[in-house]
Amino acid sequence: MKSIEKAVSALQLLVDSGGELRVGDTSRHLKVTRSSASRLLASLAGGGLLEQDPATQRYRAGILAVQLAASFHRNFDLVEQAQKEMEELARKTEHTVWLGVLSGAEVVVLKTARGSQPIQFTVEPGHRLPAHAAAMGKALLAVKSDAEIKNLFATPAEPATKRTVASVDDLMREIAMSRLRGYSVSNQELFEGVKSISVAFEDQHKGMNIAISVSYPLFAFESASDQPVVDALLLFAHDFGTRIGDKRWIK
Amino acid sequence: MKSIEKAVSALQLLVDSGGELRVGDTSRHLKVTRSSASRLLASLAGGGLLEQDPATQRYRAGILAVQLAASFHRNFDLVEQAQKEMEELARKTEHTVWLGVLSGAEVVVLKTARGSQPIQFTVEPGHRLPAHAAAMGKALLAVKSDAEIKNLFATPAEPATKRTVASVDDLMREIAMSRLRGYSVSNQELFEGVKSISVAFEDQHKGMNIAISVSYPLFAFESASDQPVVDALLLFAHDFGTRIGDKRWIK
DNA sequence: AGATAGTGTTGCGTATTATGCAACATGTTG
DNA sequence: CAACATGTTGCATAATACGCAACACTATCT
Repeated sequence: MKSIEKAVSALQLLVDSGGELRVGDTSRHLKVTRSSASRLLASLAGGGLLEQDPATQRYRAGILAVQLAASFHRNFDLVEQAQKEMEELARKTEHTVWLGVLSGAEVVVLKTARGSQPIQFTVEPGHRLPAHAAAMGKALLAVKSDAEIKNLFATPAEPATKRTVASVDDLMREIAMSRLRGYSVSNQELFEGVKSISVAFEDQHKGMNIAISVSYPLFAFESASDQPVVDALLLFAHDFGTRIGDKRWIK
Repeated sequence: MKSIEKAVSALQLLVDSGGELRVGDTSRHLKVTRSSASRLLASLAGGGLLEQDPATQRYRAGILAVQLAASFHRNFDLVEQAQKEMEELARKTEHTVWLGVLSGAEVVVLKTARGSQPIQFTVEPGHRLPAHAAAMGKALLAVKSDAEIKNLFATPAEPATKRTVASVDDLMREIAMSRLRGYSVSNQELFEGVKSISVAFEDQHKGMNIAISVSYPLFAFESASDQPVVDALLLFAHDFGTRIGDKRWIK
């Protein structure tokens, strides 16, 4: 179904380009003529999935997209259920807590809960981060088989900082370590000065995985250890995992 | 672009059927064979716009839908700006305040702010309501021309309660009255015992309209008047309308 | 167990349709 | 005002989406 794959690819491009799409860019990205891109976007807009700004002629997401996302959250109750406990965890650790899922080789943010620290790492729902550099990404990858991971990173991703894992082998070692520990770590691999730890959960009923991550600026612990944050996250994982019936967390 | 229109139609069906889609239902709705429907949905899922439940084989909204919706809200800054003031209005009136847009002959809920009353009207983002029966619908329709409205309701919609406007002429009269008042009213036209009032705002730059509505159970005012709520809404409209540069509210 | 019916997913030939090419319309820039 | 960039249509052709089967699988009967 080629034309639909192109349409979805255009939607992906819309997300990548920050929410606005021009016919010309779309045509270049899809390698079709402007006429085809124009008709493609017009069709998507006709059904309300996109809408065209009358002033700039650019295309944006439409109301149908909002409704689709609403039905996603309605079904995906893990996300809703996690909400309250995330806020509790953010209060306890004083740092930013966020929830996401894996989409290809990237992590997509679905929910956030802000801590009380004056300076904190911020992410917003809808943001995407490279999985190999984020603690959450490693936690979610650790659920998958080695073969699947190697397949995902067949084309090497570019490092975000100096500390980002450079090779697939390094990534595999990191993930193996995450499996042993039960949680994964990203020490300034995505942003300088920011450390994150994360745990993943499995919804065997729906066959989906989510992860929770706590992120904090390193200088918050220059003198002390961050062990209290790790402990709080592990307690959270035990409670939440038990409640949703995730075997790996029931002890 | 027939096949894309079909795809969008399938997505619309997904929203209408509460978030889950089966191949068979899709094929009936689109009047194609199951094979075509199967390939269609598989293509949408391939790009992440949908995803297939491995247990039931049914299709649900995917992560890309969430990202699209996030970009929608990011662009549509009116929605973001209204958020805080809606909460203030909900606190002041003690009733449910919600924000929505017009989509065809329906109203789509985008944001809600709950009041403090123990019993209150509840709507959730993503929900859709018939425009002709909701105060918000009338407020949004009042911005349009009579010709557009008549065109939208060429095929008469079915009434939700005994008090719902029965004919297009009645609706036009109601809308004319809304234009005079500056706000619109739905007195048990959508739900028995629930009254709503609403005001619309125009974003001339983006060419989109939003509306804010306050909804409350009638018995909350069985002895007294609901004038305080109307006044609070009008004050809100003046403040917010002035701030976003809506000519109709600058006095 | 076996039979029956319902479901979702492939292979294949044909008919539908999506595409590129052009021309046109409409801003935008120098 | 020319020159350019961008988005939208008409038309002939090449691409592909479609229906028809057949198959795999599950659930529900007798």
